[in-house]
Amino acid sequence: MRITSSIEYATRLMVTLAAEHGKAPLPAERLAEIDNVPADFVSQILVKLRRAGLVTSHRGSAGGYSLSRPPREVTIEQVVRAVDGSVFEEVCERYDAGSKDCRHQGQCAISPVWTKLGEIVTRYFESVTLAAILEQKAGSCGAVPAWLEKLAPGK
Amino acid sequence: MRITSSIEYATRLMVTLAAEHGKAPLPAERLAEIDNVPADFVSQILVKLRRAGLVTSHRGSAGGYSLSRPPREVTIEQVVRAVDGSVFEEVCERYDAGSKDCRHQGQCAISPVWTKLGEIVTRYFESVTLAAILEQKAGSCGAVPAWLEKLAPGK
DNA sequence: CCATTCCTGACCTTTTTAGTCAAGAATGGG
DNA sequence: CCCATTCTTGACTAAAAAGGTCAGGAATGG
Repeated sequence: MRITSSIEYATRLMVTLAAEHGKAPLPAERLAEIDNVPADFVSQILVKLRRAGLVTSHRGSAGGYSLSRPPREVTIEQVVRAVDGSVFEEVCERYDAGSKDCRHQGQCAISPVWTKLGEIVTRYFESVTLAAILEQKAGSCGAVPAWLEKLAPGK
Repeated sequence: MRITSSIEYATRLMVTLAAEHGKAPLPAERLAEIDNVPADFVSQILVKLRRAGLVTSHRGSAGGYSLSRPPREVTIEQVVRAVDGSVFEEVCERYDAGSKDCRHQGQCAISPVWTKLGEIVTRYFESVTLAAILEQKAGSCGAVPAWLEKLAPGK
């Protein structure tokens, strides 16, 4: 399982924009420099973020991108969904869509495992805001959350 | 984020073998039929599971594969690791290995998010055994675990 | 001794990822 | 009103990963 470059880059961009929230908009090219992401790729990603309503663009000189909402109202879940379309795929659709011998219908034992994993990942992403990431030195992001500690290790 | 076919298929195979645990070994071709997985692909996956010590092979007629250990001692984490090498990639290595302008060194704000996500996924997989999947109708697998309920929704 | 079954590694095709590029359209400072 | 700046759109491409196939060989046990 992996984090794609789109997700990694989009998160960098959003964190940078969050740090600049309230100030002048940042041009895409400037963002590319700051976050060390290929310039043309940055534009592609920003388009997706804009279409998802997460950033606002301003054309002309002194234009650029800025956050549409304050950092504490933007979650990683929103960012991931904006660039990848969804947080976690529907496994059943992928492997057995419409087929009679679907292993995920009715008595299927495995399907709930993937479904629950998707919930867990989604909920975690929903719990992390850009503001929390910016404040991580205070421990609001880097620390393992209490609910995670409660999960008994397997075996 | 997605579950690869190797993971999905390997899990099917392991669950099927778990149901047959204690009985005669199942040939790869038979497993392919039961689980609706391409026969040649099944062999590839079984090799990985065997090298990881999760299944045992027996050659000759009446040979086949069987679980090396009882279903309650095998977790999804072990299965995923066997076929994919790891449960969750190291994001930092992927995008900034060794570079000076790594965004994940020192003051990096994002790295802990991916690290924690990896922990969450790994711990969940460790908490699900083949035995639990087989008993899912009794609710031991399909139900959302208590610790997940405690996570406050984002926003 | 031979049918059965596993073993190994190379090979191939398709899809996804990760970018690149070019032409155009809006904006606003001067 | 002009023009440099900046975003917008969509097509294009190269590389990697996923997903699957194949052939030849080596054990095993009936």
